[in-house]
Amino acid sequence: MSQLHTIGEAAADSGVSAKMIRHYEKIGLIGAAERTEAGYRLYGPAEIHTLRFIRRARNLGFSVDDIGELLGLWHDEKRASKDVREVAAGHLGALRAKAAEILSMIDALEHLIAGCTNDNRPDCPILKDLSNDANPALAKEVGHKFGYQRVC
Amino acid sequence: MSQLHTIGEAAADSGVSAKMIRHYEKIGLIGAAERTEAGYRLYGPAEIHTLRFIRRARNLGFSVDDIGELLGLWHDEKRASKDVREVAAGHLGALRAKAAEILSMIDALEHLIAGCTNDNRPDCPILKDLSNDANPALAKEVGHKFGYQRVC
DNA sequence: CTTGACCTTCCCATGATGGGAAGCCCTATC
DNA sequence: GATAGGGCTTCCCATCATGGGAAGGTCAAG
Repeated sequence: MSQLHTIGEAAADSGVSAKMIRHYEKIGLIGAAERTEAGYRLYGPAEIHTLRFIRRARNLGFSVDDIGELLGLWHDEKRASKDVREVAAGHLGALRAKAAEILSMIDALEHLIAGCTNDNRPDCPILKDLSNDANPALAKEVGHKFGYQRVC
Repeated sequence: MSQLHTIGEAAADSGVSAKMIRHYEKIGLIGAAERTEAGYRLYGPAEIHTLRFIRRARNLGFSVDDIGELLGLWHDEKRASKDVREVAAGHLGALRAKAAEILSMIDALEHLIAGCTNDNRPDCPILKDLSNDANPALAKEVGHKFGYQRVC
């Protein structure tokens, strides 16, 4: 009848689990939901819209803190688009840093694996690299010099 | 005199924090250290070598579980190099998946930011995208169709 | 009226790491 | 010898987003 939904329906409609909806309420990301007399939470279209917003932002990797800011800007008619851009750009920078870190791990690991004989012999350049005191595999504090042993 | 070091020295020598050395001992990644009569942990060259091994593997992004396996293979003279390769390859696959995920977030976010006027007007395509029910920003469950609005 | 599916709250776990408190130990200095 | 400091010990808590599960209340269909 009414457009009010229980938490399970809101979860299915928004893609945010019921568990997380309650969690977002507890940490104050979203306001406390209306309740039935029995204490069941109720969600209207606006709340579900907000939940979808949150899910999309999470899909883009925004932290809950960032999303709180984005929600504030979303509801602020006088917001400046550059304020939103700033949040997004900050997150983009973090994503790029993370990607660079992972890509350099991938690069290092590919080199190590390429040197592996992949057979039953015990000789293994991967372990050699990891145990070699002279060779700081991807050591962050040394910078990336990439002096990989190609033992086998 | 002896080549035994306290946990602080071992930490400085290995690049693993004292906190984490104790943690690794507690979870069984490394054996319990010798102790002085006063209860201070003592580390010899072999232990510090192991700690360096652990740090290098962590720098490559291996999980502590993976490192436990690698340590076992490292100490196993009869290991097959393909066993090591398998652990490394599994981790490499996980890294590649993570990288792909982050890169697709970066891609999506770059598109959104590129559409932003970056001024004081309230119109903002980033928020529009996040709030648009018809546009599942980077929605994992829909696959990546990338139908970004270029509103401003 | 029972059954099963839903809801509630509360606690615990993840993984790797750090912060901090309370208290013991050791060494150097006065 | 007493004291100051820095390092060591253990223990608990926090992060961050998420889920599992228990114990118990609610509701609709049979």
